[in-house]
Amino acid sequence: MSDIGHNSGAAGQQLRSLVQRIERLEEEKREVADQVKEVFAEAKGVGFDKKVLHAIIARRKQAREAVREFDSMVELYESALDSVVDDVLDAEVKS
Amino acid sequence: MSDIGHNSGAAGQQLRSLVQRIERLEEEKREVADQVKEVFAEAKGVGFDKKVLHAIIARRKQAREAVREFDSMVELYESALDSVVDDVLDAEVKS
Amino acid sequence: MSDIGHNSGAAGQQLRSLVQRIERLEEEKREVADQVKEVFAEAKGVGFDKKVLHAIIARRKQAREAVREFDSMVELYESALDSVVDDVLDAEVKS
Amino acid sequence: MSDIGHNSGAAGQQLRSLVQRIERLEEEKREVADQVKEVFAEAKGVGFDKKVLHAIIARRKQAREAVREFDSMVELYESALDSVVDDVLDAEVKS
DNA sequence: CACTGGAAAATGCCGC
DNA sequence: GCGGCATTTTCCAGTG
Repeated sequence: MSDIGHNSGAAGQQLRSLVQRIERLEEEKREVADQVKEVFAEAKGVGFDKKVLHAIIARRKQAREAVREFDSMVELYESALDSVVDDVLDAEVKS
Repeated sequence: MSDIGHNSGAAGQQLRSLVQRIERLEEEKREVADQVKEVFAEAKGVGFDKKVLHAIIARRKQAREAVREFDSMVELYESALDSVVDDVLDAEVKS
Repeated sequence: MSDIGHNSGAAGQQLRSLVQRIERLEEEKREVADQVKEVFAEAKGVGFDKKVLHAIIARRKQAREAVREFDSMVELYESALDSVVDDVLDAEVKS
Repeated sequence: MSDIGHNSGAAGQQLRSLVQRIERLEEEKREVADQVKEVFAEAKGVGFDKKVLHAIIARRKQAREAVREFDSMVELYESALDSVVDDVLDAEVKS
C-alpha cells in the first residue's frame, strides 16, 4: 500500500508535527489579536477613540525606540572613549 | 500644577491602563510570531523547505475556509428560496 | 526669491509631473469604480439582488485563482522534484 | 433538459452580460492600479521616496478638500447674507 | 450612524 | 543591502 495521503514514515511524522505546531501558534496569534480588539472595543465603550489610542501607542513605541537608539549611541561613545584612554595609556607607557 | 504629561485623573488612569494592556498583548503577539519563526527554522534544519511548508499550511487553511464558505452559500440559497416561497404565497393570496 | 512653494527647478518639474500623473490615474480609478456602481444599480433595477451578484462574481474570481494556484503548486512540486533528482545524482557521483 | 449550469433564458443572458461588464470594469481598475505602481517605480528610479510622494499627494488632496469646504462656507454665508438683505428690504417696504 | 467586510497601503521579512 | 513578496494594518464604502 502506498503512503501517499496517509504518510506515516519518520519524515511524515516530523512534518505533521511541525505543521501542527505552526498551526497551533497561529491560532494563538489570532486569539491574542482578538483580545486586542476586545480591549479596543472596551476603550471605545468608555469614550476613547481608536485612532487616538493607536496614535498614543505608536508614539510610545517611537519613544522606546529612541531610548534604545540613544543607549547604543552612548555605548558607542563609551567604547570609543575607552579606545582613546587605551591609546593614551599606551602612549604613556611607550614614552 | 498642570496635569499635562502626568495625567492622574480618573480618565487618565483608565487610558493608561488600556494602553498598557494593549501594549502587553502586542508584546505577546510578537513573542508568538517569534516562536513561529523558530519552528520554521527548526523545520529548515531537518531539511523541509519553508515554501513547501507554507503551501501545505495554506492548503489546510483553505480547506477549513471552504467548509465555512459552503455553509454561508447554503444560507444564501436558503434565504433566496424563502423569498421565492414568500412571493408564491403572496401571489396565491392575491389570486 | 525663494523657490519654496513654487519650485521650478528640474527636480521640481519632475516631481510635479509624477504627482500629477498619479493624481490623474487615481481620478480614473474613481471613475471606473463609479461605473461599477452604475452597473450594480442597473442590475438592481431589473431585479437582480446585489448580494447574489457579488457571490457569483466572487465565485468566478475564486475559480480563476484556483487555476493559478494549481499552476504554482505544479511548479512547486516540479522544483521539489528537481531537487530530489539533484540529490540522487550527487549521491551517485560520491559513491 | 435543464438549463442549470448553462442558462440561456432572457434573464440568464442579462445576468451574464451584467457580470461580464462588472468583471471588465474591475479588470480596468486593476490595470490603472498597476499603472500607478509603475509611476511610483519610475519615481523611485529617479530618487523620489514613495513615502514622501504619498505624503505630498495626501496633502494636496486635503488642500482640495479644504478649498471645497471653504467654498461651501462662502455659499452658506452668501445665502445667509441674502436672507438678511431680503429681511431688510421687507422691513423697508413695511415701514 | 455604527458596524462589518473588503480594498488599499504600510510594514516587515526573506532571498539574492 | 535592497528589491520583491507576504502579512498586517488602515481606511472606506455599503448595510442594517
